[in-house]
Amino acid sequence: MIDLARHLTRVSQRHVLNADEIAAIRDLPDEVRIFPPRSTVIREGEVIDRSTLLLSGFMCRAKQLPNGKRHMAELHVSGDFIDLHSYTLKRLDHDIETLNSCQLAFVPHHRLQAMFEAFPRLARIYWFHTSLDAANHRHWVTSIAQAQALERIATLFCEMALRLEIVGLTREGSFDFPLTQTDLGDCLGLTPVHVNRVLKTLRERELAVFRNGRVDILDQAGLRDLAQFDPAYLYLEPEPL
Amino acid sequence: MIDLARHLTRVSQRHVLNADEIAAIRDLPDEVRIFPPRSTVIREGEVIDRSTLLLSGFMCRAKQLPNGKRHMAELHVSGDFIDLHSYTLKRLDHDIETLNSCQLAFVPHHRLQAMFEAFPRLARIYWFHTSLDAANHRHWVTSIAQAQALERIATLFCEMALRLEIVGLTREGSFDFPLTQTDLGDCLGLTPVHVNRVLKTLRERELAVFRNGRVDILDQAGLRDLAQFDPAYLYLEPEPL
DNA sequence: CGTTGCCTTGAGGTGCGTCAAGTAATGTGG
DNA sequence: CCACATTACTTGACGCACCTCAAGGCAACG
Repeated sequence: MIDLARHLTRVSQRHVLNADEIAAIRDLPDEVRIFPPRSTVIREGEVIDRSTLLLSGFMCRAKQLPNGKRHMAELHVSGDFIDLHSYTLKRLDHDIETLNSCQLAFVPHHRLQAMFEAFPRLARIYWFHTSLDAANHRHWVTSIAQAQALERIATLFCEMALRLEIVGLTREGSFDFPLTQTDLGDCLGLTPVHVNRVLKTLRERELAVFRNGRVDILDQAGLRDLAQFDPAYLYLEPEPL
Repeated sequence: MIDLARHLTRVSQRHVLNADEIAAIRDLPDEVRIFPPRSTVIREGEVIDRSTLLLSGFMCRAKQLPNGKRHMAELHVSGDFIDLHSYTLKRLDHDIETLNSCQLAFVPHHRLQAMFEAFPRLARIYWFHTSLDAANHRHWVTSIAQAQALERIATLFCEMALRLEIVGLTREGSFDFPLTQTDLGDCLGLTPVHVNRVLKTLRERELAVFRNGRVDILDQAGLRDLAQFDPAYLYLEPEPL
């Protein structure tokens, strides 16, 4: 039995699902595979006919730039449908990579289509989830354009803590976060050197510690205050109406 | 008769529509209104039950920041469905504002839902269009994180020229672009002062001139080269398969 | 004809990048 | 068990892209 518990928890955060819908979702995957750390699961541009559900591990959407630089447009945690947008886009504008060892479930697009026709409400629900991506991107483009490094890193820690808490992957403000300082820089548009200095500041202010692929939030209120963190862009509240 | 020609042109760029689908789309709007320049059509956070089609004019999605700064996450041109994502998100994480005088058509969400049930393919097609938003955001978060000001402004001019050409709003590399230099800065994460200097450079290099709410591209090849412009993120090709 | 909005330019400051060197932890093979 | 890579982290010195502050120009407008 494929363990979709985290995915279902995540979806249920906003939309209450009935038994038939849950059964339909459980039937989606046709294959489960483990990928090693730092592997590229999907390459930019290739036309694909299935989407990928992240059962466990951390992944990212990475853009490779012509000048050799690299940018991570989004991070993904257990339970995320990491490339549902390939259902409509057919090809991706970015790579999909693992950060640590990841368990992935693959869902053929034709099964999605069949499910959406049988359960039109699920189509709206999954459409919502791709809209969430866009909302997340909007948040980050704004943050990177307008906020400075300290605030950005603090914001990222706040966001990840919240997202991981939903799927039960935090403990007392601490969570695994298998990134290097270079990765953090690639997420936030900073050099590893500067990331290092900012992390030192966060440590000295006793707000958060990032070490050995793990984040310990020491002062959540202080960190949120520094980040001016408002989780509205994550749309965690139940659907209105 | 409401003029959806530009919208239909835009949709047809990727998906060929049949007569029934076109008729269904034409039936969507229940109201058309003109909004003056610099007006806020939708405010962040309000729960809404209709979406907005931009018939003519320029609009933007603007985020107001707690510190008084402002960021435009996306620009919209004639023919764009500017807040289709409110169909799934119910509230927006940003304001929707006009830049110049705009003609808008409003589409109640219940009509969208009825159309999507009658024409499931149209659901996928419009889902695609919200996925496009996300792809656009990914492009810009990467650009702002990794590229410098000159390159970013050049990229924006390239993107707008392409998007406006599709709906017939360019003439020989020139197009209306009713933004101030401050607006450009709000799009790209730059101060008006620096935008001004970069525009001067573009002028001096005889690549592009931005003046009086109008862009004249003098050397498209040179501008694209400077911007390292690759339009893949706009998904302008016809749908694969 | 003063006000207002936008553009322009200069002078000086700063957040972050670049370059460079060194440390620590882990792994590899002889 | 020890040389030697390799990878990630750390810190210092210095430079640059962009910001801030400030002043002035110009056109539109009541």
